[in-house]
Amino acid sequence: MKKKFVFNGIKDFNLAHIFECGQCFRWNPVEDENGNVELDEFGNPTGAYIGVAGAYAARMQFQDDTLTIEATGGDESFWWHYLDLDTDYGVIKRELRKVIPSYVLEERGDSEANLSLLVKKRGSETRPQISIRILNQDKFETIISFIISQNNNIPRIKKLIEALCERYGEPISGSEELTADGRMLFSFPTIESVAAINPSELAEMKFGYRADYIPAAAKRFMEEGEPESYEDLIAYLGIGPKVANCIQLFGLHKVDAFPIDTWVKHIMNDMYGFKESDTRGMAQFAEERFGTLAGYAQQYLFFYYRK
DNA sequence: ACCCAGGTGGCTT
DNA sequence: AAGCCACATGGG
Repeated sequence: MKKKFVFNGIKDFNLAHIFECGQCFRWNPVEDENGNVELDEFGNPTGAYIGVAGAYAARMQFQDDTLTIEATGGDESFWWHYLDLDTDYGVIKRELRKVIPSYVLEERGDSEANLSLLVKKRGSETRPQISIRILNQDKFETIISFIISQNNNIPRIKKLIEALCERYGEPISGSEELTADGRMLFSFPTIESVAAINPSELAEMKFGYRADYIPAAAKRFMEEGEPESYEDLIAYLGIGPKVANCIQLFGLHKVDAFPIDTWVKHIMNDMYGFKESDTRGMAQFAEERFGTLAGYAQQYLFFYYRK
């Protein structure tokens, strides 16, 4: 039942960076018996992560350029693609270093988190590079997840998504062997099962005013077929410019998409002096300055500023 | 009590 | 096109 994959010689890879840059909501560091997680000097979990991608659960560990995956399913190419291991992020970072300050691409500690970018003077010390990767996630899961994300915070988004999966998804057989406490993990519910949900159930589950949007989005996805373009996405109730860009970047792997959320507004104000209401100006700036790499740039900036 | 979180829809200028 | 504001919920 349980499969094991080992990938050697993996560069530009860090589980904490990948799973905690806001692109996904179902991966968490594995806790010890006391519920603690070991952190490195920069405040990032150093050990294994456990979570779900599509219908498969997995536990991953990365050490000395070797990635080890224990999974309930999928094959080598599934996980390779999910983690975007075909892409050379060294090249991307080399290009981005020309257009964003180099310290954004470097590790830093939590104690530095809330300093203004304008007053920050990093000096010439060298630090490990941030090693984000843009995952190749399921489109439907990404749509529903980012509809839930609106005007919400990441811990609560994660809770709501887990509740949705536990109630409407399927238990993943073998996942109980991966969790520390024998707990089952659940697949993300299918399009059909989300379409069949009564919004009042979601309201009872504290989804708030998003409750109506979720089954409606699944129905639309079924009836109209998979959305491809920005215009397709923004036509959904509950999907505006920001969520549409997140879905393009994280669910369709359109890596020039540049989602502008509250954090990016803070960054663009702090770093480049944009008014926080001037999302149009920010988008144009990102397109001109970051071009085809705008999505990567956004992720590095988001990770840098939010940490 | 108030403000914020990976915002959007709808209504008014 | 741009500017308001309500929208559920929970944490600080």
